[in-house]
Amino acid sequence: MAREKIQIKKIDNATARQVTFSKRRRGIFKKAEELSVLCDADVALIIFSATGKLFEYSSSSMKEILEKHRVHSKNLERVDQPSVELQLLENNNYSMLFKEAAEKSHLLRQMRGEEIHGLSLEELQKLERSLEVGLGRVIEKKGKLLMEENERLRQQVAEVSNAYGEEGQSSESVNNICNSSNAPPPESESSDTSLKLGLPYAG
Amino acid sequence: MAREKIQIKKIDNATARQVTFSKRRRGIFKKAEELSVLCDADVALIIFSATGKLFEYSSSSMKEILEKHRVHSKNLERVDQPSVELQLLENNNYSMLFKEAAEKSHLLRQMRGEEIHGLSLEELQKLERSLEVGLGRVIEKKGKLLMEENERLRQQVAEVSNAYGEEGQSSESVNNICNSSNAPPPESESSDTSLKLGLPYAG
DNA sequence: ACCTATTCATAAGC
DNA sequence: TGCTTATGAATAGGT
Repeated sequence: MAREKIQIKKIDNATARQVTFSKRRRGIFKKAEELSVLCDADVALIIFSATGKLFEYSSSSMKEILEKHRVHSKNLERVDQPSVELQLLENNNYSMLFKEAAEKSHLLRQMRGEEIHGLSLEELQKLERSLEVGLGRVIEKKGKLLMEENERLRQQVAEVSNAYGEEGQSSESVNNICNSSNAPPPESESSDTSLKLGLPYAG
Repeated sequence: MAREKIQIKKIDNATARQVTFSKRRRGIFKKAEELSVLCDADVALIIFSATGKLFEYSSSSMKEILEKHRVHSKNLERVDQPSVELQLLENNNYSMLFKEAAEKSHLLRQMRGEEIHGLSLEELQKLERSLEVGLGRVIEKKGKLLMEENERLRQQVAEVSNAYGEEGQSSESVNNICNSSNAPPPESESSDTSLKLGLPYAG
């Protein structure tokens, strides 16, 4: 627009391009500002240079304008990839999360045998197998825990015995007793605890 | 910029303001386009008129530019004010719902025996009992279902038998047979199905 | 960064 | 809205 008319195509000379970028950038920012003031408009202008540097102008809060833009464009075209945060917060995800929570509640109740009315035989079979597996693992874990506790107690007994001398009883005999018989631990509350130690529930 | 110089302040006359908005809007869009082409820049321009109407220009994909902008600006300043909607969702319902879903997932995995590492003996005991109860109910339900199915099958056999005449066999004998023996239904898949009919799992 | 000839954008009017 | 046109603004190329 001066001295010579130029073609609107990428400027070859990198230096000239950079100069023009600076000049025109200031120009368009000024235009943006003027438009917003003169016409009471909300304007956001985002410019990335070829080198990736960011320049931005916004007549008010950039964030607000972009949010307003997001809401607007959502009505027109489906928002494709609304950024991680926004994705989480979008209506879709909210209702999906709601459904997910409801579904999990349902599954939990089913595993407690509470909402199994409409289930088919096959579904019941699956549920049963799932419960058996879970129960087996829990029993196995409990068994391990009790065994460890048992081991700890045995060592304690041995230490105590040693501390008080080897008069009436050796630490070896304590070990023997514990290995050959069921020795319910002190904190056992349920009466049937010792009956299912470590067996992965064979049905 | 023509005929007369104007002050950069909001144009009072609404009509004149609208006219200027249209003209300058086209002007700045053209400038944006030229800048992007001449200098190989990525430009996004978002304009909301005073009446709330949206006009936008982007040299490439608006979505991509805004995403790039989001990434850039997040590095500089903390995302401050997550907009009214987002705030509502975040603070109250959304995070609570999220926690709820997470908790239920955890419980579900525990019932599958998958996340029972940190559990105490007492907690394991409760879990085990819960699983036993659930398993018992499921087995009971399965038993009922099979009984009903069997009943239906028996009636079907009786009907078929009646349809083909009472030559060699009476419908009564069919009933007797089914009541006295285990008759696995056709769709039974698991081999141990009939072993646990209706017993609420006595451990 | 400044200069300035030139092109461009646009205010006002229709 | 679109067209016209006088005028102020923006800017290409040079320094």
